[in-house]
Amino acid sequence: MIGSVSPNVINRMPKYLRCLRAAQERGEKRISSAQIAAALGTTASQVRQDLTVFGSYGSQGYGYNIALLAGEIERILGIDAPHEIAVVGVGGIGRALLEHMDFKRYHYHVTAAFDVNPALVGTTVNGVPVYHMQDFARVIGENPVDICMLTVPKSAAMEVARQAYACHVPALWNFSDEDLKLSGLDMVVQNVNFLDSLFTLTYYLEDSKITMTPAANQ
Amino acid sequence: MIGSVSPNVINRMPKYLRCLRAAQERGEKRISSAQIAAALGTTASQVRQDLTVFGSYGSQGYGYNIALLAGEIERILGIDAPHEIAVVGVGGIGRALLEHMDFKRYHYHVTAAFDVNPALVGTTVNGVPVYHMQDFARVIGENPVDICMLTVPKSAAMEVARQAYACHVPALWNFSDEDLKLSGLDMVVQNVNFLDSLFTLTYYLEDSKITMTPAANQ
DNA sequence: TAGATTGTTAATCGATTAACAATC
DNA sequence: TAGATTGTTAATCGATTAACAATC
Repeated sequence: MIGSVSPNVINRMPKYLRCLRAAQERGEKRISSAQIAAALGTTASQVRQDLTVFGSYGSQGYGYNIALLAGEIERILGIDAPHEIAVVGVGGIGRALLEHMDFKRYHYHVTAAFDVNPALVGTTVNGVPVYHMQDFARVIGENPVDICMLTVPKSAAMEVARQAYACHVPALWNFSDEDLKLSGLDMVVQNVNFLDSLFTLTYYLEDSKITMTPAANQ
Repeated sequence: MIGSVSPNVINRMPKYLRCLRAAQERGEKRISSAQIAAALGTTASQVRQDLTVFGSYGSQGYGYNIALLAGEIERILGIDAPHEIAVVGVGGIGRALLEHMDFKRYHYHVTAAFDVNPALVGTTVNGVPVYHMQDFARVIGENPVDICMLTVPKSAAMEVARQAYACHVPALWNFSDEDLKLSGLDMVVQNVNFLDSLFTLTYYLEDSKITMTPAANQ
């Protein structure tokens, strides 16, 4: 059953969850697959197909109980359980994410940060102590983490990934400019690449300039 | 021909480009679809299919000239031409991206930044002047931009998007926690959501714990 | 009960992979 | 020339959409 669920389905689950939490904040109690689909810009069929991969959470004639379904999706994603995170690289992006993401709300606990800059070592960022990268194995050995967030330059990414693997960190959240493949290793990786996203946006921008001529306008 | 190229193909183009630039930095001159596929973890067939959507850039028996193909992909994506960017929200993520992304290398020029915090207005970040959000229409009116980068809280995202639309900004690069749909408007949007990416990583992490039992290990 | 909406099966559509003639 | 590798067509595979019986 390894990798049995389509990545497309997995990628949509957080979007469903956000849609449900937003509806909940508006005070709503129930929602239909058609309503979810309208909010996400997809079809009711797809919403139901996606959910039935994991189980039956709705009722005919009623739809879905929002709180119940949201809880189920959190359980499916595994975000109902606590996770420990270590951050490697406390430069711009690492620091910004440390300071601005509401990790605690989703049971993520950032236990340690690492950098090679001596000026940062010994400080804390948003309550998280910054260690020197030299101490990575020791600190992680004493306090294992589930996820290592990589916010280091491209040149350092692969070496840090190797160290994380050696320390049995099972997951990498990689913000460096180089996609990490790690084929064969039993380590999961999520690559986040800002430039890729800017480039695809630019494609659609230029594409819209061409297709959105006054006559071709929809 | 609107939206005629599959988003999957578009999303892979920047990855091909990075692969080519990396090969170029290693001093290589030619590359085959099989080599690109190996680097990206896909198939040679897919690489060739993707490229032939846009044209014929290779030669039988030879493969692809790296410099030539990289140039073609940059042209396809539209990143060979200059683009102007405005940043709205100079908090953590906005500031971090402003300070750390090498926009200039790909002909992006950040002309203005905006915030509602009076303490930031009048300062510069990495050479970019910070204006008050009140002056958005005037500043953008005087110096139009192609892309508006949204690094504001969820609560402000939709309102800023509306203002950008009113000022004829054709593209939004949205880092706020709320996906923007803007269906109907002739505006292109790229949503970047860190939490979504962390959640899917968590799914695969938990999935690997289950499937990677000693016996099931590959 | 009547209306609504699910879960699920079948039909369609699109994307990936395989195969191979063309040709550098 | 012989070997390699493209561009492209055909085959396969998977994902989305449509349809509908089940039932709340």
